[in-house]
Amino acid sequence: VEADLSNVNPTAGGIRARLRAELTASILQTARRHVAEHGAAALSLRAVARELQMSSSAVYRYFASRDELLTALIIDAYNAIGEQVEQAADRVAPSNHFGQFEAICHAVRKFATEHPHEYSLVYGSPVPGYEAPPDTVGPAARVPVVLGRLLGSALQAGQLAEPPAEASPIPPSVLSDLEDVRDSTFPEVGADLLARGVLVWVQLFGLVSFELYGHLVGTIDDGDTYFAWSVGEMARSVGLERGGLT
Amino acid sequence: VEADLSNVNPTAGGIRARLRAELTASILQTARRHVAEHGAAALSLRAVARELQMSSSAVYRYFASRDELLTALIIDAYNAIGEQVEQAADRVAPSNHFGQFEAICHAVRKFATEHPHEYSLVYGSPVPGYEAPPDTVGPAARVPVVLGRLLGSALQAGQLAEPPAEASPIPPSVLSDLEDVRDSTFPEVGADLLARGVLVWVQLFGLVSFELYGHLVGTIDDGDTYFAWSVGEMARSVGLERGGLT
DNA sequence: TGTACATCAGTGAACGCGCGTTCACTGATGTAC
DNA sequence: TGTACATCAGTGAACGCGCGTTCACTGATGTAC
Repeated sequence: VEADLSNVNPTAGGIRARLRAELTASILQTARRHVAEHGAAALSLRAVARELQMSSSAVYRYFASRDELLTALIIDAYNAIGEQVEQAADRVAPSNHFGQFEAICHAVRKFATEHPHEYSLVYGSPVPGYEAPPDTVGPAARVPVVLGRLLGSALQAGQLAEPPAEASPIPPSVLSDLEDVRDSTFPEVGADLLARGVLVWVQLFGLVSFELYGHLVGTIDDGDTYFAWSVGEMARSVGLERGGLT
Repeated sequence: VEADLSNVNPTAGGIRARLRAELTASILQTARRHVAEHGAAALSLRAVARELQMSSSAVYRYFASRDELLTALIIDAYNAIGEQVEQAADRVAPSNHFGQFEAICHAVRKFATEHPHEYSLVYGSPVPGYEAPPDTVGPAARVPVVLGRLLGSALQAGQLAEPPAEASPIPPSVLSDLEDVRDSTFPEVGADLLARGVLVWVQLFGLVSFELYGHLVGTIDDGDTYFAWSVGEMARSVGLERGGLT
């Protein structure tokens, strides 16, 4: 029986690789906590190393630089918020499109209030001197993808109201940009719907950020209620009605 | 004639006071440029002092701390953006409410693209450890005040469409929050209109920030056109129509 | 199965840097009589 | 008008701190024959 141990998990490449993966995870976890507590600007390789009782130079065996560690945390944060949003949407019946939309919006706001620094890491002003590498785009897209798919599914179910007659037509260059997005990711929706969807997506994060950063202090005290009402208005602006179309 | 010089500008309190005011302005101006070039997080008292060829300790005769200097810059930035917006609105005929709204929105976006760090200083994620003092609220309110007054003037001119019948009623607690704002600042509008106005205000800054921080890269390439179209939709959502009501 | 070698993890010291803030001080400018 | 004193601006040194990154190194773990 013992002889088999050498063969356990051969893809992992032995205990060295396993230890390496574990320490990498520990570093990430500690760094994540530091960001959560003090913000991304205050993230220090040395502080993380100190807490893990290793020398600061040892961290360089795992991350080539502070920026690389930051990138990993950014991807992490995008995935965390994406996961919350996906799970929130999944908890609502697929036929209840309005309810799914509400769940998505509230999940974003909940994440932001519970993890303000991680939210800021990805939706706040960029860390000076830091350039986001392309590996972040996939995780970053999770929330808008959920929103887009929701629109597609509501559309196919005939649960999406037409835009009002007074709505301005979408300019051709915008339509052409969005047709590319449609073709690659949302085959079932029209580019004109996407234009309105982007506006709602932006509005959602705009509202969450504005509230989080204190710009509504003195204007709206009951943020919960205002947000809930806003979500209804946002839904309406893309054609989703509470209780569905009749 | 020369004897009169001692009496020039007596309110200024003599040349000492004048020199003091000048140096204070120089420090602010240099600090502002540093923020514009490297961002608020990188603002350093020592660097500012170095550039002005004075010792770092001398700066403390003018600003009690780095935070106090930052606060002055924040107030500055709010005033700069407020002034741009007010002037842009003033350049449009008062009767052209839709045009004024457009001018306001484009002025905000223009400021953000031309002064990204100063925009971030006030609308980005807060500098860690910094708490905004109450002197910032006045300057910060300039843009929303312009928007609110515009709504009031459009309303009085009968140029504001009613909200659509499907719009959700505004919850009482939100109405009560906004009635306070109305009473203090916008006597001519209703709290329900303000609720919609806040949403547009948030949407405007949300869109500008999202674009500035790169979240629309890969989705919307023609940002100018998308923004212009969005402005029209935002206007419509508060009841403003291009060319006015007929 | 044992041995020689290569790879890897981790250390500790160092480099070079910059920061905010304080403090005792020198000289110059203003003020009161 | 002149003098004594108070106020103020500015200096330079110092305190105490932390940072990212590099480098030569030791020892342990893996690998090939």
